[in-house]
Amino acid sequence: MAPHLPLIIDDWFTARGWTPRAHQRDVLASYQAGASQLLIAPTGAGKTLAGFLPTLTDLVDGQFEGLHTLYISPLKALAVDVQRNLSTPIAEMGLPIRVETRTGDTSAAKRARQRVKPPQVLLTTPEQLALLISHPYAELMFGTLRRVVLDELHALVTSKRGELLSLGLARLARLAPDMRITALSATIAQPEMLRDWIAQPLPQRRTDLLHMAGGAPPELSILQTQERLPWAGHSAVYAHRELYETIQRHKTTLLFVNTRSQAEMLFQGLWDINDDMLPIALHHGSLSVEQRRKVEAAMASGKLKAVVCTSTLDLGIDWGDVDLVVQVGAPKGSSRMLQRIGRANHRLDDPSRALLVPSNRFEVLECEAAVEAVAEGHQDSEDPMPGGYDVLAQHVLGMACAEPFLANDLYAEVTCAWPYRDLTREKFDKVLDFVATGGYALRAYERYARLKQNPDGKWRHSHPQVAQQYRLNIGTIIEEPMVRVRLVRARGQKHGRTTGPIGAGGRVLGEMEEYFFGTLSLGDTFMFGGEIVAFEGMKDNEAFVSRAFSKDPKIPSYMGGKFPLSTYLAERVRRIMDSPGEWPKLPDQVSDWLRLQRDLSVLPRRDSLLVETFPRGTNNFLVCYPFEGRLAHQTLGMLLTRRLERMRARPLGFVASEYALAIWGLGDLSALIRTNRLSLDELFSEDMLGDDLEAWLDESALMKRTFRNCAIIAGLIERRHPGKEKTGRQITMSSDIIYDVLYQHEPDHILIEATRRDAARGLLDIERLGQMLARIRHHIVHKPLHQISPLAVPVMLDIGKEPIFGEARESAMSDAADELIREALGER
DNA sequence: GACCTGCTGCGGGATG
Repeated sequence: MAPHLPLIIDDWFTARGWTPRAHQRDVLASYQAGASQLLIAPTGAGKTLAGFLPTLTDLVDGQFEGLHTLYISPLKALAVDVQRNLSTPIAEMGLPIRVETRTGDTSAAKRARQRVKPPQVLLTTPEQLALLISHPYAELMFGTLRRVVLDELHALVTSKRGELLSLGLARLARLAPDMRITALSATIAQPEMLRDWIAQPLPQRRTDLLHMAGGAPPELSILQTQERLPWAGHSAVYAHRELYETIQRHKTTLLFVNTRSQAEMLFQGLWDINDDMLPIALHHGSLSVEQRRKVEAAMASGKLKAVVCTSTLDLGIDWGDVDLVVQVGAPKGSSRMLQRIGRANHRLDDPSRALLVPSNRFEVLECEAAVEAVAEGHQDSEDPMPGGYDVLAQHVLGMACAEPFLANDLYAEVTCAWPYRDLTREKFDKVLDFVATGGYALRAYERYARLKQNPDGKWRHSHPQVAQQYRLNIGTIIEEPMVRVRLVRARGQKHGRTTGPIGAGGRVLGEMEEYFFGTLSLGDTFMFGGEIVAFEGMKDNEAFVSRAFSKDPKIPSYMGGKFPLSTYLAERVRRIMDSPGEWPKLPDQVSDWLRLQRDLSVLPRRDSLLVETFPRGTNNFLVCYPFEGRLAHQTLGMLLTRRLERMRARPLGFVASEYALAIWGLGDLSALIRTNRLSLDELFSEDMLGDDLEAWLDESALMKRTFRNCAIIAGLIERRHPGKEKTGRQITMSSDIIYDVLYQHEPDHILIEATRRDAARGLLDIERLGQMLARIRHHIVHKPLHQISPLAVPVMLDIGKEPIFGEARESAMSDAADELIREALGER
């Protein structure tokens, strides 16, 4: 069915020599037929207009009073950008439509005005939606709502922010039964699942899945280096010169790296050889907002030749002129890679160009796998998960702030949210009880009693202050404790000792994890914001640094998240290794290495697990190659060492990499296995995920760390209190105490349950480990060796860099790579 | 001496 396009809009297109694009017409037609839509489209490409064409069409006659369209984006900056993009056509068509943004940056006065007299179009964030619906006026404000536009939805639904959003939408659907959703998403693995996510809360559930026809396929290549490829490490220093030359040859290059430290190192490395003084900039999440805005503005106006960045620039405002995207280090997954490639060249019919730069030999395989996956258009994005109880608790409290509710009604409402569609009444009641009283173990404390029941059975908040606290602490994003970093003048030096006070004030360079400064002594130098600075001291929530000219700075070790290697890429890497016919396309340095492995040991096969054992020095090593990512390997290492201890194999420690796991100890593992005193099938049996895992979790600090997040989200612990900001340390202390109480007296508390789930999912990768153990059951290939194998070299190099668990710490293990290689070749 | 890993996002409002 052809959509109806009002004359004034049609004329506007014509005046520009445009016609609405197919996907823009599709969205409008679907909306006019009474449906909701999920539009899958790459970034740019007139997506904003597609999302808002139905709104412009509805509002063209200026008759509509009140809020018509609510737009929700994961980024504040995107809301501002959309406002700018919308205001142009609206002004040019002379339409009487008010478009406003509302974020944490919006003044209190403007927010108050928006409540009384909302604009027809409000652009905002998921957190603001939660705030808006927690007010009694929500019913009035959203009663008129017709449309919700969800932008970059793929980026929200896999996190707790998405869970919070889903609950907000369930409430909106009740307040505005006529509302329909238009969601915009990048390409993802399971579009149907995302469509269901959207349709679930809507009374009118019909939701059309629309695809925008893709432009030219992207062109990917892997850097063919003339240099020697490192065996291990992630800094890609070898490629700096070649990268610099690549930047010179292109108009504008966007260089993605996986960590902030890598960004600092790469930026510094490029700057060191920047003889032509090319304008190259740096962009990552620790740098100050002003600094980042400056870089973004320079980029938008075409003043930069290159930007080195982390995933800060994965989403957001489009720049037209990027003609090359570089990924330095492992690409990790094809969907992530595709998203990044999409940041280059937004002219639809030109191919985006990307260059992958592996930082070590193993990563060559991963890059190769990514190139093939992208060529086939394969998606390996994460799927949305069942919702967490901590997020639900936050929402329940918010709803009590809006108006008193009956448990039955709210239960019916929240199960309309896709992540909570299978929530049992029993769990809901437990969450409600937790919000009302704190649960059995905390019932005695009045401060945890946040709800009261009216005589008519309705729940309401126990005190107006509860609502204030709730609104101050809204949201699901928890940060590590951070400190501000200020640049000051160096203190005076006298007789080699620093004297005098720290200079006051100073420019804010950015923020860093408080934790990092615990590892520094005064005078230590490190890289930050593209400069080498010296640590001058700390005061309150600020760290002071001065400019330094050290040759040998430390690299900040941030406490960031981890990108897991996708299962899909891992599978492809295994396949490449297992297919010598494909090796010729690999660089010689890599194929030679695999050939050596084949000759001196065996190659890991696709459907089995290779376990090598060999002696080295006074220790015996067991190295296996599951290719399941660092997290799963770390968990496996933890569990295997416990088992080996019980089997009296005397393990001392282990180290995990993205591809392999190495365990060492005093017992002669080869002999133990040969004489059947140690069974590998038993060692790797799946039941380790039962009692062993429980026992380990019980004594792990990891649970406490995870609990902290859940407790904050559930509102048990306040981040912010009217008038004062709590420090990270205070929060951690009180969260530890509560955890101990609950763990002892109420181990099935809803928050402990939430914590277990989060730990299993985010930090331990239990599911993936379980799948691997099932896959390799009775498919373990044991290869006893007399010395280290070529494939084991990279993971063995990691030993000594990481804190080692176990009784002893190897010092003899810090040998250089070449020595290990010579050993592997039997030259020693 | 080094070939030094671990991302991002948001956030009251009533009162004087």
